[in-house]
Amino acid sequence: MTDSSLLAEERSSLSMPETPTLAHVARLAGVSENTVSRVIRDKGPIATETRRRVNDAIAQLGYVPNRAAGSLASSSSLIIGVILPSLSNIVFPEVLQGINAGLAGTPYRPMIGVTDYDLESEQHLISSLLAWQPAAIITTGFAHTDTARRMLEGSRVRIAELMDIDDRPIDLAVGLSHRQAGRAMARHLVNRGYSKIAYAGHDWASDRRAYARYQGLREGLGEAGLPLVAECRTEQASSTLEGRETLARLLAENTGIDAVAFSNDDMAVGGFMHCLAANISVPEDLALIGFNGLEIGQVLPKPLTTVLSNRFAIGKTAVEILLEDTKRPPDARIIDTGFSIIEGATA
Amino acid sequence: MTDSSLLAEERSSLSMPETPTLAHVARLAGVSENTVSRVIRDKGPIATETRRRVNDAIAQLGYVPNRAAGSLASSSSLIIGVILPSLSNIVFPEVLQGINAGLAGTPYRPMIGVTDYDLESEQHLISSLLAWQPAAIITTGFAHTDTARRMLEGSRVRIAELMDIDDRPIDLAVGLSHRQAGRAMARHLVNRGYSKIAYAGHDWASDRRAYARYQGLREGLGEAGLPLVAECRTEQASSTLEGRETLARLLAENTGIDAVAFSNDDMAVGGFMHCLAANISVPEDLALIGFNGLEIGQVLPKPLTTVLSNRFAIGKTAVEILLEDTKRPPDARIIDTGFSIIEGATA
DNA sequence: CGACCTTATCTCAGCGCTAACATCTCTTTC
DNA sequence: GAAAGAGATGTTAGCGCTGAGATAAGGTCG
Repeated sequence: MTDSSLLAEERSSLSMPETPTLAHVARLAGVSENTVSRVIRDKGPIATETRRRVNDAIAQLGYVPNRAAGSLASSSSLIIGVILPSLSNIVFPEVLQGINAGLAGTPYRPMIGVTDYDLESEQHLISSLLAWQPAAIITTGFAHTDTARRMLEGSRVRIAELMDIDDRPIDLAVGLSHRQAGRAMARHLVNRGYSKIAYAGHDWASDRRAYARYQGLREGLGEAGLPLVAECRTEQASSTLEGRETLARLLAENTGIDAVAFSNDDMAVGGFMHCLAANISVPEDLALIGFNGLEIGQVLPKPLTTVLSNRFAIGKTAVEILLEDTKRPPDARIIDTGFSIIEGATA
Repeated sequence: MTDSSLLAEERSSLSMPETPTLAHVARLAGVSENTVSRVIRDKGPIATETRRRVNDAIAQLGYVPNRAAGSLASSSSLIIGVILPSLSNIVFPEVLQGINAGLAGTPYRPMIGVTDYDLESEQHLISSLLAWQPAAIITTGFAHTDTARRMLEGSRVRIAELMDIDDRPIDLAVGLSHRQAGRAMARHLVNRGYSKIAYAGHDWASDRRAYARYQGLREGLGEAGLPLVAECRTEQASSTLEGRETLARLLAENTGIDAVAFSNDDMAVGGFMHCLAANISVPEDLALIGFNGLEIGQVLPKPLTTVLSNRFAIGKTAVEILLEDTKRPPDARIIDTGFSIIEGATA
């Protein structure tokens, strides 16, 4: 331990508790820096005894690798870029939870960005995330600006496009068919004997998946020979408040409706609240169906009939597949996490 | 443009579309790398003409700085480490939204970690985030393991401890006094003439702030000469489902209660659902008060009486203050974002 | 027993930036 | 008009790690 080298000297000088580097660990363990690096990353053959000494040295010094240096040297980082359209809708935090769960126990960390459903904003985020040379970028849907698409395709980074599977992904898509989900909603209502079916929705311009479900709904009704008798949409983002008001508006403007399909559970829960306040019996006077299967819907006095989208699984599965292989495979892959009708008491 | 240097040569070889570096930009703009770096970071005096040339070159090449290299060279990164206890409770995504809003327009990006209310887990996250030499670490509350506290204090990184202000922060605390919020809840109920007040709560072991509110509630009642007539807690994390069940249990085990203070809005909304299902008139038979001021509470047929915590502002304010100065100031600062009673119709 | 693996380690040259300092104009000031 | 300063840029030496190749020591085999 009487190593008179500069490093050791500096380290031992109490005045400057320098943060330990690979070099310190290597010196203490009596091996080369590269060997330490290989022990840490578990690469190549290491003698058991060497591994022990290195690990001891790491523990003794409390060494923590400098990720910036590692990223620079390997030109790839342990970052997973995550781009979400929103955080106000609980759905995306749940996807993020899944991503986080998939990342647990790995050295990868999510770096996040929120687009507010804006493609330009997504493009900027992609560019700024690529500056970190992440291992992967996880984003939402298939709609990107041309530039964004070029950046994603051009990078060697793995790409996951979440939530939707109704188009061709760049690398990996994990989600469900919103069109099919919409059709399933229609079939459910039809099977339950409803025939005067209306739609209450939110902003399509930003939420393309909501629009896909709407299309599916119409298709499903069409197949049963039924029309969509009425529809009402808010230009706002979905929320319980908007759901409540949108249903109120729908019912004020139309009569004879026996069921309403909502663009999602937030809207549907809001609708349910309107029914409570307006003394409308659900489902006797009016049936309601939502989409997502949020907890709040299942705690209503009558559990909401809805479609379970597996948000957590979408995030987790995506990460698991992305981490399987750091290299982008020759052809894109699509994972259908499916959906299922939750038979509540509202439709 | 007949530059025969290696860099230009490589770049022009169509076979290998190398990603541009500072060197490429410098060459194209006819200045030194350092000048480009200074233009990008807006450091030191730059001639207008030089700036123009550099920016043109950047645009032409589509140059994006390599953050890893920058971090390594400056031994500090444009990362803000964000450690949240949970993502299932909408409260924390809202804080994250605030953080994100505060970061908008800056080159900083949040890197997140979720502790599940576990301090060991927080410690690991702190260590793994510090490996990125972030500009700041944002975490929750004042409870940390000794090791975690030492790591935070020892780093030169700025630290924000969010949500609570009832203790001494390491560097910056942004939040509200949960004890005072609890007392305010008590005062509100007392002022409205309720005297048989009970408590329905969730897991304290993990959620210390819920416990602080409980203590405040008891203090507040004590000051009015009133007891807490009953209480019931679930060992689970808060949720609408647990709220519903916990209130059911509380009422099954006790009679004569005229008001219930809940540990938060999730629980309170669940409680409201129980009342709806069990035909209990709110607030005539039973008054309810929550905490947080979530949207869902305000969409109930009767808007929930609750305490507004300014989650978004907490996140945003914290970021703004942290970015004001990259160096930790000599003494810690506490920002009270306050709270306010939302006078709903349930208490 | 020399050729040839296999295993375990080391050497060394960067990765793409930034900090610190050096340099070279011009002004300004007395 | 020499000294001093301000403005604008260049030069140089790393930051702490990893990748590729070199090296060395032992085992296998015809």
